[in-house]
Amino acid sequence: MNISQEVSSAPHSQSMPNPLLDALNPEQRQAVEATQGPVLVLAGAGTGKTRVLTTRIAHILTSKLAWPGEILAVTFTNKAAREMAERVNQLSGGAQSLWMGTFHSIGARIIRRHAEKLGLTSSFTILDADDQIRLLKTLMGELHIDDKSMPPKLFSAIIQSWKDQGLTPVKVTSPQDLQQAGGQAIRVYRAYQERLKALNAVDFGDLILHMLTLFTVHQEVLEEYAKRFKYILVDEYQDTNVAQYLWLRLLASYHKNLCCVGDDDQSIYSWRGAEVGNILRFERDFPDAKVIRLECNYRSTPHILAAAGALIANNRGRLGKTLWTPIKEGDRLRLKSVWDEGEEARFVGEEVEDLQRAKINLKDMAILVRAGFQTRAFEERFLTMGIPYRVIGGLRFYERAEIRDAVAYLRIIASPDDSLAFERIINTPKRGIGQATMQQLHTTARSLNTSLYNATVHLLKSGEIKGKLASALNLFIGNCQRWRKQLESLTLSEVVDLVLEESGYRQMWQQEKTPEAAGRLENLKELSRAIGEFENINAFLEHVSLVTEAADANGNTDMISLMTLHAAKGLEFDVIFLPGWEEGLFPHQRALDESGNKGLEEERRLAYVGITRARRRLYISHAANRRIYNQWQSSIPSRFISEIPKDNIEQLPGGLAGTPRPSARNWKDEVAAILSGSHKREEPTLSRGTRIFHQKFGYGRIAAVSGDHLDIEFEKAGFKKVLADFVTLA
DNA sequence: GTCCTAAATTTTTTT
DNA sequence: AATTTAGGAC
Repeated sequence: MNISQEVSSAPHSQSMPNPLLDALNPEQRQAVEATQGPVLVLAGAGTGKTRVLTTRIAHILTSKLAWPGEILAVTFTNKAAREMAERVNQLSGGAQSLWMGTFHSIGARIIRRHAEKLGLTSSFTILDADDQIRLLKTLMGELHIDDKSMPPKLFSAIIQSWKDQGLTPVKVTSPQDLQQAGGQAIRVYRAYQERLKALNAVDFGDLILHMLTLFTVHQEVLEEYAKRFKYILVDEYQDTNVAQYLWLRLLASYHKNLCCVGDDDQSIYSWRGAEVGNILRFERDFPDAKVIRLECNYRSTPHILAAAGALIANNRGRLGKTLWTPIKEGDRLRLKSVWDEGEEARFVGEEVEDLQRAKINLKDMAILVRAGFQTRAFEERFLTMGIPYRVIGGLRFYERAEIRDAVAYLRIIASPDDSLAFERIINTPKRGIGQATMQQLHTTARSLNTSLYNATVHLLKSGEIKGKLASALNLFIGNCQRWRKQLESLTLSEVVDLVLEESGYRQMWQQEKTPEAAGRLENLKELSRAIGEFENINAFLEHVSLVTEAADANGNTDMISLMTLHAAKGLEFDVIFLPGWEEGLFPHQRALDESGNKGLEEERRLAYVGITRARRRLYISHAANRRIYNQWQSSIPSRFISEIPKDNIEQLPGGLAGTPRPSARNWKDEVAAILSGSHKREEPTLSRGTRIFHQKFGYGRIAAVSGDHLDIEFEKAGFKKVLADFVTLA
């Protein structure tokens, strides 16, 4: 069916006023009405992509092209999914029965339905990063791999990237891959996947990978879903990885009504396996695909848009878009040069107060940083000034130790065979179960091919565990059984309170007299409150593993937001502050070191995302000195600043006007040294960027300084850590 | 097995 | 600086 047929069969869409479609510009409307066949919408920042997606869904529903249950809408964050559901509901209602969510939550849903086909049961658990590392560590021990030279994190990263590419262990065949980590990676991967199955667990990557396996091995399952989903919509398409792409292609193979919305200039997740190439591939894999460009930006002022456009023009290999805006006027960008991060925070704080006096709400302002640690200076400043703020994505509620412990108790109650949960809390609080006992439990569990819980029961019955140890374990097992029974008669909140009390967990923190113990007890209280909102324990556990953001507990919504640039994608604010535009931090040194020009271009896209978040006003600042690992380092302004045309930017007075003083390094340390009377003339020349010579490694440049330790990028030998004593100036 | 101290490590971005 | 890990004493 093409558009003209559809229009004639649905006369409302053109001849009569249609409030749904009339609010759109011609390109947006085209994207909404092209319901049949593959469509790629290249939507620049602020061009109304969410609006297109939601209107498209509403349009499909109101034209009765499909029932809600026949539409699949995939997003990248739960937040985006929630927002979309809300807006679809406003437009047409019935959004609750849509298949709408992140790739991962939809994966969990589908895999639970067909768990037995994958060798799992429907109550499988989803591992988080912590569980994953612990499991890998155990496996590495069993495989006799030294975790000093090859940390578990390395294997975690390699396995993750294989999963992102849709590679199960048998599909890892390329010579480079087989040689990863000296050939150990594939061994670990095989063992890891086997153990996951034995534990009835999956990790994040598996949520996609298992779906692929399910669809390719079980044709009838694929058929069921491919036929069901008449319309598939994908948000942030530029950030899909190969596995997700393959999955989408399978799902769309029957109806072929796949609509992907993305912006190659906003691809910022290549480190997570995202392939910008998926956009280019789209036109190749779907030769009849309609490509629609949205280039009219309704969000930002001309100066902001011009700055963003000029910056991103430095990237090669773009599909190319030119954004324009009907907005006529607006301020130029404001550039502030400051001495250090403290001054940067003071400056932002003062501007925020000025803006408040100008009647701009805090909730319309945001500070976007490159790396999480940068928020600290602002938090401290805002606390002293009394400016309410919220850190988005910072320390996550469900990642705190006390919450993870409490959740582990719930996991053991919900499914006793969850050995990872068992291991986490069997000795928390202390019950006298140490390494030796754990070893015994593990051995028994494996020889009986069962879980740690069952192994414990077995050893208690057979009398192989006696005395103090036996009574402690007996008490624990008995408690678990009782708690499980109480799930039937008590509410979830009551069970949580009971478990925390009777296990002695709460008491453990009460006895601890550190200042943070009180906060932890608060968090536990919050947990028992939050769990009350769930139907059953499994629904709650799913929420814990897939939903990363904590709900806004208090009613105060007028707060300034602090977050990383990555977390800001898809959001917009009247006023944006972009601090820390310094070489080494932004673009981040590690991105440059590890991915060279590709890394630089991704950093530039990140800058582009940051700039285009702003509706009306944008501040960029850079500090001449920054403390990293508690070491003062001097830095020069980011190259990205010079890529913004002078006409669009205004240098604010004060600070250093962009010329850092070379001698700035360690000035605070020196002052401290003078005051303490132990000042020695320091070697002033060993700072970042200095060219040096080393007896063994040859010539190189200093990448970072931490005390006597230097990180040096050698011309021949690559990156090495060496002591300052061993290098001389080149 | 547990507790204490020393040493290593951290901070790029996350579903 | 702050937090996690390793090693050793008890």
